[in-house]
Amino acid sequence: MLSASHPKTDFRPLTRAALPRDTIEQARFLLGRLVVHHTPDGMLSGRIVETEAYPPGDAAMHAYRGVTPRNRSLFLRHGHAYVYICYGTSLMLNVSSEAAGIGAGVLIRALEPLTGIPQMMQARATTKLRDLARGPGRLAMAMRIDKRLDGVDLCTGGALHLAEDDALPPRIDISMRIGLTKDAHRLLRFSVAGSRFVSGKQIRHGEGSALEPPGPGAPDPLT
DNA sequence: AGTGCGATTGACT
DNA sequence: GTCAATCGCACTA
Repeated sequence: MLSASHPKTDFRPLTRAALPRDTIEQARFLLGRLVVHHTPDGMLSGRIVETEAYPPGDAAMHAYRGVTPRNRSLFLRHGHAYVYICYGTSLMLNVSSEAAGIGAGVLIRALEPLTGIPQMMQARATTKLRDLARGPGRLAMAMRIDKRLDGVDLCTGGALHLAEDDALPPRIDISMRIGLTKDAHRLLRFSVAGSRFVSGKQIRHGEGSALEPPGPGAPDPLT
């Protein structure tokens, strides 16, 4: 019989045609979709519940000052992985989000674990389900994502890929991106309303709406 | 070749 | 709530 907690074993990979070629659209689109990683230890997967958009021209975006060895994956056609190390210890998973040659990406910040939960608990050295992939560094550790996956195509059914999900669309909360020192005021963080697997402090219910997305030039409420 | 700084996390008061 | 570990990389000289 079916239930909400019934573990899925068969996913429909996300095609590039279905993935928006626009950073902010993609950040919203990915909420509720899945990250799937086939490893020698089994299939690890989780539902995306939190993203951040780093669009072209954003001073906080890693490709802001052009191509470097680290950020080159951001310039790949939308749907490729950009994996980098932050603060010397934490790996971050991004999805490139614009046409080839345009640097931009969506940071995947948190997952609701679906399959491979015991393996995730082992990798994260905790049994707390809520903390397995709540935060970008934790997410990468739980999903066994490493720098070798930098630059891989997430839309061609490789070991690491994105997938569709049936439970769509979620209600979306909107807030400021976390941890930035540049362009921190922009409302480019998106999360599934009510999810317990979202990182950071919970924002007040009703502050964001899927019906009223803030454009890149949305008025800044803090200045 | 040297320097400064993070898209974080976990430990601690 | 506060705070420091940690190191790859971009930038300067």
